[in-house]
Amino acid sequence: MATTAGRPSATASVSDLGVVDGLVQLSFLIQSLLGRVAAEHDLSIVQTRLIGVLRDREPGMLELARLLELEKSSVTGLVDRAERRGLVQRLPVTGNRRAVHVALTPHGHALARTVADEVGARIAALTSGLSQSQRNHLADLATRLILDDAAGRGLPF
Amino acid sequence: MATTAGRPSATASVSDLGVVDGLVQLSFLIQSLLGRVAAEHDLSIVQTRLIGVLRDREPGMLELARLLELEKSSVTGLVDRAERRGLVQRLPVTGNRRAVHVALTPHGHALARTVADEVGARIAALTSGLSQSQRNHLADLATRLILDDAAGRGLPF
DNA sequence: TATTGTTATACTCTATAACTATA
DNA sequence: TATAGTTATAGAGTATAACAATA
Repeated sequence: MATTAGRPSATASVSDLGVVDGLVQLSFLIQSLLGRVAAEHDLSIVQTRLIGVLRDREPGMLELARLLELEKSSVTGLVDRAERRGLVQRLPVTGNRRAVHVALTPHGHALARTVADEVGARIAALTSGLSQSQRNHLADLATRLILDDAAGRGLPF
Repeated sequence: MATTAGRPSATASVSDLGVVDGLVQLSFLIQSLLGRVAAEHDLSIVQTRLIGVLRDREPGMLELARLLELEKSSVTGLVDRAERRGLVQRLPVTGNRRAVHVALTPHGHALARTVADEVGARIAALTSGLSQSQRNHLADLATRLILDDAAGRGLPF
């Protein structure tokens, strides 16, 4: 499809996307998939992301804001609603009475695992037309971009 | 990185993402990039998407709802706010007095082009570490998934 | 004084249900 | 009756600014 000649013609269609449109449209496709899976469990994408990042962390509110790229006041509301639904809990931090740690409840953990499994199945279906080597190559290219982006923004890894 | 052996170890990090996590994280990365570019022009991602789809269409409200995967009442508010900002206009449809067509204003067109250009530049920078052949391969794989998804959901192309 | 987190406020975004007007 | 679109309402999500409590 894309060739080294590369110049898109005036009649270029989705059958010949450049890397820019390809990545943008692919990101909307994946987000739409995430949104549909989340909605089946009455979750928004943001709530899903919240329980996703909490699967292997118990961050404070500021750290959570950094992880989700949100203002700390936005995180207050986000955690409030998740806590009301019994998905997460605020834990006191021994030795620092103004800090809290946010952690998944057992229900939150179970839901996070279920959603992750379903997303995995949907993406497996989406990529079922690719060969194993194409899937590996795609994973490698995605990982490469993620690492390059993190490096470019001075993030640790 | 990813190998045909493939089984992720307990210590798997971002340096060895599978295709599932790779695509999910990449989609958040691209959406974050879109959000930052949009924010520089006081646009949300949804408003950006709205003016994006209107670049080569003048759909009715229902068609627009279908394109954006939103309820028609959501589109009413979306178009209201964009119209208030002078980005789009509702045009009467000759011969059907209950229908409208939504079209970009000249300002909307200019802004859509600017944002698209900036997004293109950012993604070019993001992919600058790849070879031209890797970029082409990535574009091909993305296009393939987009087409497979459209086919799998019975969409036309 | 600096840090951690919440509150107050005002938007945008979204869906459901009911509605208007036209076909 | 069916279709195109809006309105009413309610809630999630977000940011800015001001605040409280603790360090």
